[in-house]
Amino acid sequence: MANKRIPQRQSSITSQVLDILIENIREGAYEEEALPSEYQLAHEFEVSRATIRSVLDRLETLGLIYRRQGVGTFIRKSSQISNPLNQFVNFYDLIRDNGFEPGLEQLSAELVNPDMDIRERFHLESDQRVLEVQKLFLANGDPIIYCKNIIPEWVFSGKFTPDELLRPDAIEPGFLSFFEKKCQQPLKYFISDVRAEILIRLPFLNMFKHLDPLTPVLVISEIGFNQQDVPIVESIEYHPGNRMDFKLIRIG
Amino acid sequence: MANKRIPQRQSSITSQVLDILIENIREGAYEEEALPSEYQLAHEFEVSRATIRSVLDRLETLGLIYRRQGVGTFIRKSSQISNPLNQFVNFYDLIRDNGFEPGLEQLSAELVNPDMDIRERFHLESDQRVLEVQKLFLANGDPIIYCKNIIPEWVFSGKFTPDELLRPDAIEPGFLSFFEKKCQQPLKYFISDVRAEILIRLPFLNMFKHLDPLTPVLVISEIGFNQQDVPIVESIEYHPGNRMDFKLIRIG
DNA sequence: TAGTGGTCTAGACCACCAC
DNA sequence: TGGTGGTCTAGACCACTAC
Repeated sequence: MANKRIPQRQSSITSQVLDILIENIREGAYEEEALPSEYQLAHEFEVSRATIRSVLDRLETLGLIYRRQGVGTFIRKSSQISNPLNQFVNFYDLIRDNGFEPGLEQLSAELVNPDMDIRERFHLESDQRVLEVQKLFLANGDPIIYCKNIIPEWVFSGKFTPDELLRPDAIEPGFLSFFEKKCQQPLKYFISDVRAEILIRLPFLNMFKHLDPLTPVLVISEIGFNQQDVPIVESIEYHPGNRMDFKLIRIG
Repeated sequence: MANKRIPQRQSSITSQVLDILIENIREGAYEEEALPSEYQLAHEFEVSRATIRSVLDRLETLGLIYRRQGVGTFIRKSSQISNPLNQFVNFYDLIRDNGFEPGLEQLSAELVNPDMDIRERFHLESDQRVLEVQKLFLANGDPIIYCKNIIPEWVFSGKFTPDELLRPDAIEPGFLSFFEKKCQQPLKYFISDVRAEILIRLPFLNMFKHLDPLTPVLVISEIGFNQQDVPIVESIEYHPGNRMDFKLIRIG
C-alpha cells in the first residue's frame, strides 16, 4: 500500500498530493473504501499532517471523500462520477464518465466585434474583438450539450495564426489547458449562473430537432477569471432534457 | 478598527471568527472593501494566522471575499446577495436579501407512511412514518418557491406533541435551527441535484395560476445529512420563472 | 485504551506587489 | 524594500469511536 510517487517541488506539494490521491481514488486503490489514516498518508508522502489535511479538505468539498471523527476517511462511492457543479470539468471526459461515447462538433468559430453587453463584461475598448465559438457535444452521436464560448482577443493574441485559432481542435478538448498551456493564463475560478429554460424559447432549436420543443433546458452561464481576477472567458452551456446529473455537495 | 468580540471556547474558534467576519462584511465594516491583513486579524482576534487563514478559505469558497497575493484580501461586492447554491440558506432571508417582502404559507403537514422510494432513501422499516410538509414561499405576496420537506419520524420523535409539530411555525423559519436546536441533529452537508422542468408538467400547477404554463422551473432536490452521515431530511424546491439568481463560485 | 479525525499554535520561508 | 498572501512544518491537545 505504499505510494511510489512522492511529490517534488515544482507545482505546490498540496496540488501534487491532491492529483495523486484523486488518481488513486479513481483507479480504485484503497480497499474497503477506506483511505489510510492522516498520519500514514503524511508519512507515505513525506509531508506534514497539515498538508495532508488540506488535501483531504479539498477532496471533501469535491465530494470524493467523507470523514468520520474517531473512525477514518472514506471514499464516497456514489460520487465516482464527477459532479460538474462542484469542480472544473471537461465535458468530453464527463460524457465518457457517464457511460457514453463522447463526440464534438464545432459549429462555428469567428473573430467578431462584440456588442456592448460583452464589451462591458470584459472591460473592452470598442476596437477589441472577441473569438466566438459555438459547438455541440455529442453522446453516442446525439447532441447533448450546446455550448458557446466567448474569449477576448487579447487573451490569445500573438500566440496563434488566425488559421490555427479557428480550427476545431484549437480549444477543445481540454478547454482548461488551452488557457493554461497555450495562453499562459490558467483559470482561477468561475462565477456561474444556473437557470431553467425551454427549448422552444431558445434560438438554436434546430440543433435539437429530435427533441420535443417543450423539453426543459438547464442553462449554465459561467465567466472564468485568471489569476489576476480578470475575466478571460464566458461560456454558456445548454443542457436539454436532464440527461446528465448535476450534483452538488454543500458542506456546512 | 479593533474587533470588540474575541472568540471564547464554546463552539470552535474558527466558526466563531467566521460568524464575526461574515457579520462584519454584511454590515459593511471594512472601508474600501479591504479586509485587514491576515497578521492583523490574527492579532485582533488573538488567534494564530493559520486559524485566520482557514476562516478566509471558507469565506473564499462562499464567494464573499477574494485574495490577491502581495496585495490583500477584499470583499467581493457583487456577491453581497448570497448565492444559495454555495451555502446553506434560509429562503426567508434570501427573499428579503433580494429586496422582496418575504412570506410563508404552509400548505399541509402530515405524518404519513412513506412509499418504497422514500423508505429506501432513508433506510426506514415499513412501520416508520415520515413528516411531509408542503409550503409556499412568497415574495411581495406572490408565490415564488414551492417546497416539499420529508423528515423521518425518528428524527424528532419524543420532542414534539403532534400538535406542535404540524403547526406552520414548527419548522420554518429557521429550517436549519429546527434540526440543530430542536432535534439536536445539526445538518452537516447536503447532496443536491439540479435540473430543469416545465410548470405544466408538474403536479402543483394550480398554485402558480398567474404564471404561463410554459414557464421553466428550476428544481433543486436535496438530501441533508447529520453528523453521522445519516440522511435526516429531503427537500425538493421548485423555482419557477428564474426570479432569483442562482450563483455559484467554483475555485480551481 | 489505542487510534482516528478535529482544532489550534508558532514559526519558517516563499512569491508577489507596490513604492 | 516592506508588507501581503501562499505554502509547509512540527508538535500539542481535544473529541470521538471502537474494542
